[in-house]
Amino acid sequence: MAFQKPPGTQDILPGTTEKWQFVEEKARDICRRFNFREIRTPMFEATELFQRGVGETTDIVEKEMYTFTDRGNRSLTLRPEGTAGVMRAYVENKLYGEPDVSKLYYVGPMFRYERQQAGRYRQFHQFGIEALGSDSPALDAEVIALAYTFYNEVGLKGVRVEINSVGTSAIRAQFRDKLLAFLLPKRELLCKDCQSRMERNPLRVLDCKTDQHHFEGAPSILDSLDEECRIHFEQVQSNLQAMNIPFTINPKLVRGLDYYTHTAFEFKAEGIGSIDTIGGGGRFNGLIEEIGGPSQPGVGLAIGLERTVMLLAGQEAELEKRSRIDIYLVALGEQAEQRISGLLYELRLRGISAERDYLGRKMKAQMKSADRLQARFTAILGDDELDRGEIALKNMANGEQRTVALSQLADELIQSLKGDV
RNA sequence: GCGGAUAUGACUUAGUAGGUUAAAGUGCUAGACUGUGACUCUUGAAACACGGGUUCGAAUCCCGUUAUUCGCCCCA
Repeated sequence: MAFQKPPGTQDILPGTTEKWQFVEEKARDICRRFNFREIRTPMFEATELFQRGVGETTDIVEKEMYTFTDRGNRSLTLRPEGTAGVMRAYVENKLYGEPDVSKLYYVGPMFRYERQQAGRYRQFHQFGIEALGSDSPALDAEVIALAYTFYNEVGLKGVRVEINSVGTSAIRAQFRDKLLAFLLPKRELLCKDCQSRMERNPLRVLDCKTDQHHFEGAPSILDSLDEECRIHFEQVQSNLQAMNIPFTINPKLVRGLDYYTHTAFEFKAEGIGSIDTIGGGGRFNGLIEEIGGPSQPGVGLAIGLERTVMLLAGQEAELEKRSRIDIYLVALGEQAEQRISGLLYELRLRGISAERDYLGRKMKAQMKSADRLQARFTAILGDDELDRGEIALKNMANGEQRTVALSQLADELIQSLKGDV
């Protein structure tokens, strides 16, 4: 009986890893330009950190965590999201003591025990950023701009930006009461899901897909904002406009984690089954205090990398370039094979991607291999060439072949690679 | 947690009242071309997810398991 990977996990194989590398390199490059610096935190943390940070009543904490007890009897949990761990590190390492705003990013796997479907896995990867220590709306906008740039440069088409303000927790509580007052008389009319949502998270009811007409005249959170919240939200918008980032306001946008305040936003795109959110985030001004740190504001977001990779298109040329090799060395006979080892190493030291045959195959099979690897050149070494101290260098694209001195192979190849695009 | 669908060589599929040796394309192997990949022709290897049941006979029908997939909930 062969082993199988656990449900909801995946093997990312050569051919697909190139896409991942492309996406991750883009993420890092954009973070460099925006001056976000990488932070790496543990893959698991104390369970309580997520209970406090993500929120006791969220689905994530209630039914989706991979929680286990270690040999020291500690309750630990595989991180279901990245923010809580980063906040913990920020507090534990006293990064708030530094003079500047902490602008951090991370890339890595997250774990949630959910049923798999298109674009949803139990182990999935997020690219996330957090800007801590300032409540400037310019930073909210910058975080949105960074994600927008990322999607753009990675080549995704039709990504929509939706923003909302969810106010402070006091305003949300007030709004919840107002909303419930509106909903309760209609309770029997609402779908089953909405009825249960009314108890769990009334703000989500407005997002219902089946019975939208019941919600005409429903109160909007935007009308419940106080002066401070409204100004913040307006400034986020004007900052986005200053950067020419297109966005729409969606007053029904609510996010699944408890910690958001003020700005909440999502990035949406079509093409992954019934899922349309490919990234999201918001401001979380109470979170750091909640997990035992100083009162410091923050804003951040997380981008689903599986979903990004799934939507990648139009990057074939770039990706193909990554998987090609420069040269394949064909050796005929034992003597030639030994000579090839030295040559191969020399080429590799000089920055050339080079490969050879390890299965003792005939020339024809070696040539096929070179073709499969999309080698730009092959070099053929047989008895004749060996005797003369030469090697045949062949351009695989046009079939041209010439003989060069063994000692000159690397130089000749580097010259040829320059001319050959 | 709930519901639907699916499972045939490495890959994509055919297999339609249960009935010989399970078919094809791609890929792989070897050859035509004894030192040259791609195109063409030929050769060979390679599969009914697993376990039960019905039947003279099961890839095909039934049940279970596992996995995959899609949707709900929720989320990236």
